[in-house]
Amino acid sequence: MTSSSAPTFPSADAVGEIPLFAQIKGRLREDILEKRLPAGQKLPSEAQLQLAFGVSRITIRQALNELQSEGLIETKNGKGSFVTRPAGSSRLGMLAGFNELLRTHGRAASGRTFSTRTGPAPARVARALKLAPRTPVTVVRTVRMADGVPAAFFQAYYEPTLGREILASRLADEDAMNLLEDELGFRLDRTQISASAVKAGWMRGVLLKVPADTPLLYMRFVPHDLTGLALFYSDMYSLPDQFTYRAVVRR
Amino acid sequence: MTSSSAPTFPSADAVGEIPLFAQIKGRLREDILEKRLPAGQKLPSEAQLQLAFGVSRITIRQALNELQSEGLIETKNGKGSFVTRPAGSSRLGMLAGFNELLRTHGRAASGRTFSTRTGPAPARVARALKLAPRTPVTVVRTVRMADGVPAAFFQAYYEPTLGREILASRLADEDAMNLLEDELGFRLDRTQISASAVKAGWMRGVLLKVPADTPLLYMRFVPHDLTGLALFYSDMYSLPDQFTYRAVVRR
DNA sequence: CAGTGGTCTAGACCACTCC
DNA sequence: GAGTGGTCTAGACCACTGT
Repeated sequence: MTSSSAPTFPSADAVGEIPLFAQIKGRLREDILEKRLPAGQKLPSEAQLQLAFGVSRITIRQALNELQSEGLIETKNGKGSFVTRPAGSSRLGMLAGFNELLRTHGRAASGRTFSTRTGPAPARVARALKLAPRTPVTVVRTVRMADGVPAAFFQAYYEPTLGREILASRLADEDAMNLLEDELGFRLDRTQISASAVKAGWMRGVLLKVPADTPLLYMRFVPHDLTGLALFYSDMYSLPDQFTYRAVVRR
Repeated sequence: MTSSSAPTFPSADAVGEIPLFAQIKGRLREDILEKRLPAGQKLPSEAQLQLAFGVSRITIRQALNELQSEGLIETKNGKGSFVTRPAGSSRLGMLAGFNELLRTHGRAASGRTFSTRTGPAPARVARALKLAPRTPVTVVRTVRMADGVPAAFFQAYYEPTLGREILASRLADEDAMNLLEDELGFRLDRTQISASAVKAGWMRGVLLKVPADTPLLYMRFVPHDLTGLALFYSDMYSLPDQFTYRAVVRR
């Protein structure tokens, strides 16, 4: 390097320990997650970023590489780097919503939300969403149908503000996860799932129009943001002859 | 380059299309998957690889980086790069086996294999394992217990040679997935799952010692290798009060 | 053509690990 | 100390995309 003293001085100070590429990555990452760089937006070219940050191209590329492998950006030879568009419905098989799955099987999906209220979060919900106990949450109960026949009963817990936004969208006919991505701009990353089986019982039997001893697939979904934020908590009770859950679990 | 014994000099070579780092990555990858480089083995240092392949360090590092992000190797500062050990039981929560899950909940897991036979693969099994219809497969039926109480019934389909190896191990008391990784050296990558619910019915009711109308969680598991090979096909019927499936689904 | 990312080189200094 | 990977620089040529 030129002189023994200063190979580094992008903003001169405050840096200390963190590698340059990690700082750059962090800044771009923030810009994307805070939507200062909206989805589809072209990033500055590598040459421009070099100048802006005062580092070499390799350093820029290392930052961009990691953002790419995190799925935040995609780069196209000869064109540039772009903020990833929230996949829409192309993520099928990995993390598919209920309606989405039904529709890909050629069945008409619809839904009816029949109860909405806000109250203190049950302990298990607060724990999963990392909320303080008894934080208010909005509970939304929905029956979803396939070809007009009841197929599943959902009970979802949202942080109240988020709940209002979700309800203002077309929740009845869309998957909450799709709404969060497409309408509200969240970036889904991973979903905790758990699966079990229960008898329908009286209440769910009435809702789904089946005998009380019908076996139901019970699943719990807790989708998380790229930032690690838990977005909501959802209980699902579905009729096994109407719906089968499929996914791919990676190590 | 295939025929050449020594690392051929890169310039003016026959390859032309494939980037150097990809070739190097491919060779190392093969060496690992074919177990010429066994698990835990230290790779040559970056300096040695530079000499061996006649390329710059950055090129070596790009190859190693990608292998690392594929989970084939791990690198430790000051020590070197090492072929990843097939995680043993540290992958919990992502792709956990049945016994593994029970034991982490402090419960004694055991099993009893009560039927083994070889015959033509059912259509759905052949399809999932990408075998020709009616290819012979070995069917192994096992009841698994938690603290001595029946908890689940498994019906697994293996390619016959693999089935023999599995049965020769301690299948009764271990998860098939763990045996495949730890004893047989496969590298698990992802598992297709599907989940539904069924009534126990007469046969499964007897096996699990529950009434015929008990709801059971039905799951299908098809684990895949890093090479994309489907390793086996497993049906699971579990008692919901004994076992809950948990996993994380990434997009 | 100019602009972009993709690949590659030949150096350099540092932090870490082991002896 | 010697050996290792982690980070970084300042160039270079190529393939691709647009005009």
